[in-house]
Amino acid sequence: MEILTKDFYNRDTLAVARDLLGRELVRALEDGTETRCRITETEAYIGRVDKACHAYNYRRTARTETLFAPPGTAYIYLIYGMYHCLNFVTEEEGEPAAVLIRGAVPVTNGDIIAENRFGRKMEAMTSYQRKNFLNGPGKLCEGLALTRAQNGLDLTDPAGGLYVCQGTPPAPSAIHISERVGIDYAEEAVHFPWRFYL
DNA sequence: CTTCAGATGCTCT
DNA sequence: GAGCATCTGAAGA
Repeated sequence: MEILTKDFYNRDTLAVARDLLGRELVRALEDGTETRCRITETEAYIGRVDKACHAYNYRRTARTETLFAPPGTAYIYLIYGMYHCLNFVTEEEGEPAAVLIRGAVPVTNGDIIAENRFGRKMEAMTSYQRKNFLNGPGKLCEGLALTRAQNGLDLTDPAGGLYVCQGTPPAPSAIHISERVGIDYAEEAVHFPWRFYL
Protein backbone atom coordinates (compact mmCIF):
# COMPACT_ATOMS: atom_id res chain seq x y z
CA MET A 1 0.00 0.00 0.00
CA GLU A 2 1.16 3.48 -0.86
CA ILE A 3 3.30 5.37 1.64
CA LEU A 4 2.35 8.95 2.44
CA THR A 5 5.08 11.28 1.21
CA LYS A 6 6.52 14.56 2.37
CA ASP A 7 3.84 16.47 0.44
CA PHE A 8 1.18 14.96 2.69
CA TYR A 9 2.79 16.38 5.82
CA ASN A 10 3.86 19.66 4.25
CA ARG A 11 0.41 21.25 4.61
CA ASP A 12 -1.74 23.09 7.10
CA THR A 13 -1.54 21.16 10.37
CA LEU A 14 -5.29 21.06 10.93
CA ALA A 15 -5.79 19.58 7.47
CA VAL A 16 -3.15 16.94 8.14
CA ALA A 17 -4.62 16.07 11.53
CA ARG A 18 -8.06 15.54 10.01
CA ASP A 19 -6.63 13.72 7.01
CA LEU A 20 -4.66 11.26 9.13
CA LEU A 21 -7.83 9.64 10.44
CA GLY A 22 -8.28 6.22 8.87
CA ARG A 23 -4.70 6.01 7.66
CA GLU A 24 -2.59 2.96 8.43
CA LEU A 25 0.32 3.43 10.77
CA VAL A 26 3.00 0.83 10.05
CA ARG A 27 5.66 -0.19 12.55
CA ALA A 28 8.43 -2.53 11.40
CA LEU A 29 10.46 -4.00 14.24
CA GLU A 30 14.08 -5.08 14.37
CA ASP A 31 13.18 -8.76 14.10
CA GLY A 32 11.47 -8.21 10.75
CA THR A 33 7.91 -8.36 12.04
CA GLU A 34 5.52 -5.63 11.04
CA THR A 35 2.44 -4.32 12.77
CA ARG A 36 -0.27 -2.09 11.31
CA CYS A 37 -2.96 -0.06 12.98
CA ARG A 38 -5.60 2.40 11.83
CA ILE A 39 -5.37 5.92 13.22
CA THR A 40 -8.56 6.95 15.03
CA GLU A 41 -7.64 10.04 17.02
CA THR A 42 -5.33 13.03 16.43
CA GLU A 43 -4.62 16.51 17.74
CA ALA A 44 -2.96 19.49 16.07
CA TYR A 45 -0.22 21.57 17.74
CA ILE A 46 0.92 24.73 15.99
CA GLY A 47 3.83 26.59 17.58
CA ARG A 48 3.19 29.84 15.74
CA VAL A 49 -0.06 30.55 17.61
CA ASP A 50 -0.62 27.76 20.14
CA LYS A 51 0.29 28.03 23.84
CA ALA A 52 -0.24 24.28 24.22
CA CYS A 53 2.59 23.56 21.76
CA HIS A 54 6.04 22.87 23.18
CA ALA A 55 7.42 25.22 20.54
CA TYR A 56 4.96 28.06 21.17
CA ASN A 57 6.19 31.33 19.73
CA TYR A 58 9.03 29.42 18.02
CA ARG A 59 10.58 28.43 21.33
CA ARG A 60 13.64 26.44 20.37
CA THR A 61 15.28 24.14 22.93
CA ALA A 62 16.93 20.74 22.87
CA ARG A 63 13.53 19.09 23.16
CA THR A 64 11.68 21.16 20.57
CA GLU A 65 14.47 20.92 18.01
CA THR A 66 12.65 18.06 16.27
CA LEU A 67 9.61 20.27 15.65
CA PHE A 68 11.77 22.44 13.41
CA ALA A 69 12.73 19.44 11.28
CA PRO A 70 11.26 18.77 7.80
CA PRO A 71 7.60 17.69 7.52
CA GLY A 72 7.21 13.93 7.87
CA THR A 73 9.57 13.63 10.83
CA ALA A 74 8.55 11.74 13.98
CA TYR A 75 8.58 13.83 17.17
CA ILE A 76 8.56 11.56 20.21
CA TYR A 77 8.98 12.80 23.76
CA LEU A 78 8.71 11.48 27.31
CA ILE A 79 5.75 12.65 29.38
CA TYR A 80 5.01 12.24 33.09
CA GLY A 81 8.31 10.47 33.55
CA MET A 82 7.17 7.17 32.09
CA TYR A 83 5.09 7.48 28.93
CA HIS A 84 5.82 8.59 25.40
CA CYS A 85 3.84 10.61 22.85
CA LEU A 86 4.14 10.18 19.07
CA ASN A 87 3.73 13.19 16.77
CA PHE A 88 4.21 13.82 13.05
CA VAL A 89 5.94 17.08 12.14
CA THR A 90 3.92 19.17 9.66
CA GLU A 91 4.16 22.33 7.55
CA GLU A 92 7.26 23.58 5.86
CA GLU A 93 10.62 23.09 7.51
CA GLY A 94 11.19 25.70 10.20
CA GLU A 95 7.51 26.02 11.11
CA PRO A 96 7.30 24.16 14.44
CA ALA A 97 4.03 22.24 14.21
CA ALA A 98 2.93 18.63 14.56
CA VAL A 99 0.03 16.21 14.88
CA LEU A 100 -0.20 14.12 18.04
CA ILE A 101 -1.39 10.55 17.40
CA ARG A 102 -3.75 9.84 20.26
CA GLY A 103 -5.42 6.59 19.30
CA ALA A 104 -5.60 3.66 16.88
CA VAL A 105 -7.00 0.17 16.40
CA PRO A 106 -4.93 -2.84 15.31
CA VAL A 107 -5.16 -4.06 11.71
CA THR A 108 -2.48 -6.73 11.38
CA ASN A 109 -0.21 -8.53 13.85
CA GLY A 110 -2.19 -7.25 16.81
CA ASP A 111 -0.69 -10.03 18.91
CA ILE A 112 2.67 -8.28 18.82
CA ILE A 113 1.08 -5.06 19.99
CA ALA A 114 -0.82 -6.93 22.68
CA GLU A 115 2.41 -8.50 23.91
CA ASN A 116 3.99 -5.07 24.18
CA ARG A 117 0.99 -3.72 26.06
CA PHE A 118 -0.03 -6.57 28.34
CA GLY A 119 2.44 -9.42 27.86
CA ARG A 120 -0.22 -11.65 26.32
CA LYS A 121 -1.90 -12.30 22.98
CA MET A 122 -5.03 -10.46 21.88
CA GLU A 123 -7.13 -13.53 22.47
CA ALA A 124 -6.09 -13.57 26.11
CA MET A 125 -6.86 -9.92 26.77
CA THR A 126 -9.53 -9.07 29.32
CA SER A 127 -12.51 -7.01 28.22
CA TYR A 128 -11.04 -4.07 30.12
CA GLN A 129 -7.79 -4.46 28.21
CA ARG A 130 -9.63 -4.64 24.89
CA LYS A 131 -11.40 -1.41 25.68
CA ASN A 132 -8.15 0.30 26.63
CA PHE A 133 -5.87 -1.14 23.97
CA LEU A 134 -4.49 1.81 21.98
CA ASN A 135 -6.90 4.59 22.94
CA GLY A 136 -4.34 7.07 24.23
CA PRO A 137 -0.96 8.44 23.15
CA GLY A 138 1.01 6.65 25.86
CA LYS A 139 -0.77 3.36 25.18
CA LEU A 140 -0.10 3.66 21.46
CA CYS A 141 3.62 4.17 21.96
CA GLU A 142 3.82 1.26 24.37
CA GLY A 143 1.99 -1.00 21.91
CA LEU A 144 4.21 -0.02 19.00
CA ALA A 145 7.42 -0.06 21.05
CA LEU A 146 8.16 3.60 20.43
CA THR A 147 10.44 5.61 22.71
CA ARG A 148 12.70 8.61 22.38
CA ALA A 149 15.10 6.30 20.60
CA GLN A 150 12.80 6.79 17.60
CA ASN A 151 12.62 10.58 17.94
CA GLY A 152 13.57 12.23 14.64
CA LEU A 153 12.77 9.22 12.43
CA ASP A 154 11.90 10.00 8.82
CA LEU A 155 8.32 8.85 8.26
CA THR A 156 8.73 9.04 4.50
CA ASP A 157 11.49 6.42 4.48
CA PRO A 158 10.23 2.87 5.14
CA ALA A 159 13.76 1.88 6.15
CA GLY A 160 13.22 3.74 9.41
CA GLY A 161 10.61 1.22 10.49
CA LEU A 162 7.83 3.76 11.03
CA TYR A 163 5.60 5.17 8.31
CA VAL A 164 2.00 5.78 7.28
CA CYS A 165 0.04 4.27 4.37
CA GLN A 166 -3.03 5.55 2.56
CA GLY A 167 -5.49 3.32 4.37
CA THR A 168 -9.20 3.91 4.00
CA PRO A 169 -10.51 7.46 4.34
CA PRO A 170 -13.48 7.68 6.70
CA ALA A 171 -16.85 9.11 5.71
CA PRO A 172 -16.86 12.83 6.54
CA SER A 173 -19.81 12.24 8.85
CA ALA A 174 -17.68 9.84 10.92
CA ILE A 175 -15.22 12.58 11.88
CA HIS A 176 -15.76 14.27 15.23
CA ILE A 177 -14.11 17.44 16.46
CA SER A 178 -13.54 18.68 20.01
CA GLU A 179 -11.20 20.58 22.31
CA ARG A 180 -7.86 18.98 23.04
CA VAL A 181 -7.10 16.85 26.08
CA GLY A 182 -4.80 17.53 29.02
CA ILE A 183 -3.71 21.10 28.28
CA ASP A 184 -5.48 23.04 31.05
CA TYR A 185 -2.49 25.38 31.37
CA ALA A 186 -2.76 26.65 27.79
CA GLU A 187 -5.10 29.64 28.42
CA GLU A 188 -7.13 30.56 25.32
CA ALA A 189 -5.68 27.62 23.38
CA VAL A 190 -7.56 25.25 25.72
CA HIS A 191 -10.68 25.89 23.65
CA PHE A 192 -9.24 25.49 20.16
CA PRO A 193 -11.22 22.69 18.40
CA TRP A 194 -8.10 20.90 17.26
CA ARG A 195 -8.87 17.31 18.24
CA PHE A 196 -10.18 14.94 15.56
CA TYR A 197 -11.48 11.43 16.12
CA LEU A 198 -13.61 8.70 14.59
C1' DC B 1 -19.80 2.49 35.57
C1' DT B 2 -17.06 6.43 38.37
C1' DT B 3 -13.36 8.89 40.90
C1' DC B 4 -8.70 9.26 42.69
C1' DA B 5 -3.90 8.85 44.15
C1' DG B 6 0.44 7.67 42.88
C1' DA B 7 4.03 6.49 39.76
C1' DT B 8 8.40 8.60 37.72
C1' DG B 9 12.09 11.35 35.30
C1' DC B 10 12.96 14.77 31.98
C1' DT B 11 12.69 19.73 30.79
C1' DC B 12 12.98 24.37 31.63
C1' DT B 13 13.17 28.23 35.07
C1' DG C 1 12.11 22.94 42.19
C1' DA C 2 7.72 22.78 39.59
C1' DG C 3 5.16 20.95 36.21
C1' DC C 4 3.98 17.86 32.64
C1' DA C 5 -0.01 16.78 25.19
C1' DT C 6 -0.69 10.03 30.86
C1' DC C 7 -1.98 5.56 32.69
C1' DT C 8 -3.16 2.09 36.06
C1' DG C 9 -5.21 -0.26 39.89
C1' DA C 10 -8.05 0.12 43.74
C1' DA C 11 -12.12 1.35 45.74
C1' DG C 12 -16.94 2.85 45.72
C1' DA C 13 -21.60 3.34 43.59
